This record gives sequence, C-alpha cells and structure tokens, in this order.
Amino acid sequence: MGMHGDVLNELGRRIAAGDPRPGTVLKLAQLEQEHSVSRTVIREAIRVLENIGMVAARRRVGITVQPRELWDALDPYLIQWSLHGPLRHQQLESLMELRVAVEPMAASLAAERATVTQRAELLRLAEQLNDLGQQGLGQTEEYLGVDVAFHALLLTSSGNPLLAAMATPVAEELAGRTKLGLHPTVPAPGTLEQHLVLARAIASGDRKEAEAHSHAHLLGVWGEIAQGKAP
Amino acid sequence: MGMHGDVLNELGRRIAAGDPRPGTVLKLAQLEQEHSVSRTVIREAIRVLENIGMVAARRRVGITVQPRELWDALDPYLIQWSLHGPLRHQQLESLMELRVAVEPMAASLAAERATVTQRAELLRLAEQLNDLGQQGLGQTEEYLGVDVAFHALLLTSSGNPLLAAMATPVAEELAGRTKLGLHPTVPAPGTLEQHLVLARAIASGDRKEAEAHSHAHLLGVWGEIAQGKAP
DNA sequence: CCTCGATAAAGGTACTACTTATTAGGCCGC
DNA sequence: GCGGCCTAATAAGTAGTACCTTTATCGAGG
Repeated sequence: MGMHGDVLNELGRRIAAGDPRPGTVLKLAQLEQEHSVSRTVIREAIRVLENIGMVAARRRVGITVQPRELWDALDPYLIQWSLHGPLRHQQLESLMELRVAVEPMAASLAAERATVTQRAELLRLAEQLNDLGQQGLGQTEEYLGVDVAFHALLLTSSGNPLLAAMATPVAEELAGRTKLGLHPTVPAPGTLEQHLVLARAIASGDRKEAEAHSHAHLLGVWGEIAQGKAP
Repeated sequence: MGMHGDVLNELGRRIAAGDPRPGTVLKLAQLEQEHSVSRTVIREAIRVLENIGMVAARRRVGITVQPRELWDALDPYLIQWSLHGPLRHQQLESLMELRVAVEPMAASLAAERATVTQRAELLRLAEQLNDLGQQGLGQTEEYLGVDVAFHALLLTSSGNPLLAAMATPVAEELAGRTKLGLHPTVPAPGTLEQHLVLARAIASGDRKEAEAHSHAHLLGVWGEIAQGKAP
C-alpha cells in the first residue's frame, strides 16, 4: 500500500473515532498540508470516504463529515476502523447480532447447495475445532484461525454472494473478541461439539437441522458474551 | 455528479455485467482515451472500484479485473449495478434470501429498542399499506414507496447500524421486483394484514411475535416469487 | 541452468494551470 | 428598508505534464 492507503486509513480511523465530528467541514488544501502529500493523494482518499458515505464534497463549501446514519456500516474498511476505535464494543455487539441473523440462514442454504468438497472441508474443520477445544486450547491463535476458516466457509458455501461477503466482517468479529480476551475461559457445556453437529447436518443436507444447530450455537456464544459484560 | 461519477458507473456496470471478464488487464492510459477524460478522473474511479474489490492495480502490470469472489457483494454501488445487468434475477434472489435472514432479527430488536415515534410511524405505515392493499393498489408507485419506507424504518429501528445499512439494498430489491412486474397480481390470502400485525407486535414490544410475523411475511413473499419463477 | 543486473513498462505522486459550480455580499430599484 | 439580481470570491473538479517507484522480463555472465 502506498501513501494513498496511509492517508485513507488515517482519515478513516479518525472520522470513525469521531474526532472530526459530523458537520465539520474540511478543506482539500488544508488536508494537503496536514498530511504533507499532494492533492492527488488526498483527493483519492476523499473519494473513497465519500463512497462510504462518511464525507460529502461540495464545491465552494468543502468536505463535510456526514452524520453516522449515512455511513455504509457494512463497508469492510469502516468495520475495521470501528473495531480499532473507542466504539469497538458496540461494533462487536452489532456484528454479533448480525451473525445471529445471518449464519443460520447460511447454514440452511449450505445444507442444500454446498459442494461435496465444501461439506468435507466443513467436517474436517469442525473436527479440528472439537479436538482443540477438548484440549483446552480454545483461546489460542490456532483455534481462532480454524474457527474463522470454518465460519467463512460456512458463509461461502451458502452460494449467496451477499452472505459470503460477510465472511470478512465475521472473521474480524471473531478475531476482535478473542484478542480483547472477551471469550469465557470455560465454554458452556455442549458448546464444543456444536460445530461438529452443525457440520454433520450440512453434510447430510438437513436444512432445518443445520439452521437449528447454527442458531443454537450462536445464541450460546451470544449468551456467554452478555454474561461477561454485566459484572 | 460529475464526469468522475459517470466513468465510475460506466466501468462498474460493465464489469458487473461481465464484459471485461475477470483476469482482463486494463491500462490506465487506454481507459483515459476510451472515455476521453483526464488521468485524474480515471484514477479516482479505479480507486473506488479497487476498494470494492472489483479491480486490483499493480505497477508494471496494469489494472486487473478481479474474480467475483473477491468483490464486496454488499457494496450499495455494486448491488445497484448488478440489478441493472444480466444477472438481476440472481441478484434479486440473493437479496431476498438476505432479507429472510435479516429482517426477522431486525423486527425482534426493534420490538425492544425502537423509540416511541418509530413505533408510531411503523404502525401508521402498516395501516397505510393495509388500506392500499385492500383497494387493490398493491402494484402502484405509491404502495412501493410506503412499502420501502416501512421496511427501511423497520431496519433502522433495530438500533443496529449494520442492519440499518441494509435499508438501501432492501429498497432496491423491492423496487427492482415491482418494476420488473415480478409481484403476483393477487397476493396470497393473509399477506395483506401481515404488515399490520408485525407493526403491532413491535409497538407492543413483543420480540418473539415480531420476529415470527416478519419471518412468516417474508416466507410468504418468497414463496410467491418462487411460484412465479417456475412456469 | 541459475543468478544477477540492466531495461522498460506501468501505475503512483507531485505540481501547475485552468474550469465550473455555488455561496455570500453588495448594489440597485422599488 | 426590503427584495431581487449581479458580481466576485472561494473551493472543488478537471486537464496536462513531468518525474518517481516498483516490478516483470530478458539477457549477459558465471
């Protein structure tokens, strides 16, 4: 990534963090100086932010930071920036709610449409997760990697590009939570085998079972999080 | 919107339609000539496409059209382009599946978190929909507008920015389907009052009811579509 | 056959000049 | 004094050019 990417990330993170608050107007020339880069670079960064809806450029006015409601909250960049800012907990919660909504549907569709290799791979990953969990390695880098791979494959196996596109956000949600140490040290009973029964349901093509197990799994995780939040 | 936006839409639509197929390499200079605009304009358009994942720019190589799996299918621009291309039916189907996953969750959350004004407005819109439907105006512009407003408000009332961000895609799904005349001329019995019972459930704060009604409603619509597709 | 280095091709950055839309403010007429 | 119009100033948009940086490719030499 070049200077452009740096500026983009810098600006994106700051605005996502709320530093230049909505309503603030920035000037192209001003940014040009603050970041010591050419106009070209700034303009391209602004263009991207504009497409996310975070800013709006108007002639004779300047670049206005837009209210949050207008931002495209699903944009991968914005999600990442949000997870590195002061609102990361809320962002994680929102992501979790999204997962609860989306993954069961993906599981259901995957049971119908997944290829044989995808089904096999899902089973393999689930078994690996189960093994690692049994050994108490539920908070290691390795477990996280496999977990991410499993859920990503689940979403892509749905055959729905819109669901598949959520693999990245979901991965960041999982990574974000583990890296903040928000996972319970001792998982609730039954949580461990859930990946396995889910994978088996998909492999056997049982839509309802797949959906139900996915849903149960996510509700379990959700509950654990909510628990760790209160005290 | 200026020349930049034109070029962006032009390129986006074409690539989404599959004309420059994935793997194709474009040259900045070449595009510059084909569209008769300055390098600045092309570069900014490419930048945006790159952020959506549709192209990747590499030095000494050029601008490569990326495989579809790498595109951010949730990007509002891409969704719009897809709905204007040859794949619009698949896109509509994907969007519908997404709605089935997401809206019940939004309804459930809205029952808990919606403000009083939001609840009232939802009720008002639902009543309006009901009235229009009773009069057999289910395929008019007016009905579409209210329908879009209702579902958009439902999503934003969830209090979850990620769900709220789906208002635009959902709106386009509804508009796209009506404009293609894919709605059944005679709705299935019970469909008409569904908005109303849903709005009432949300207004009264009954999460489970809200979720159930939303789910039932969407399954109904989904079924109607599937029916119209087969023959 | 492999390695290293020269070369050229393409995007990335900088800078400058000019264009265009838009707002604010002043001027004039009523 | 008030309202509408005209003008000027401002800031983004576009164009064009020169130069930098990366990197694929190919050839010379080991």
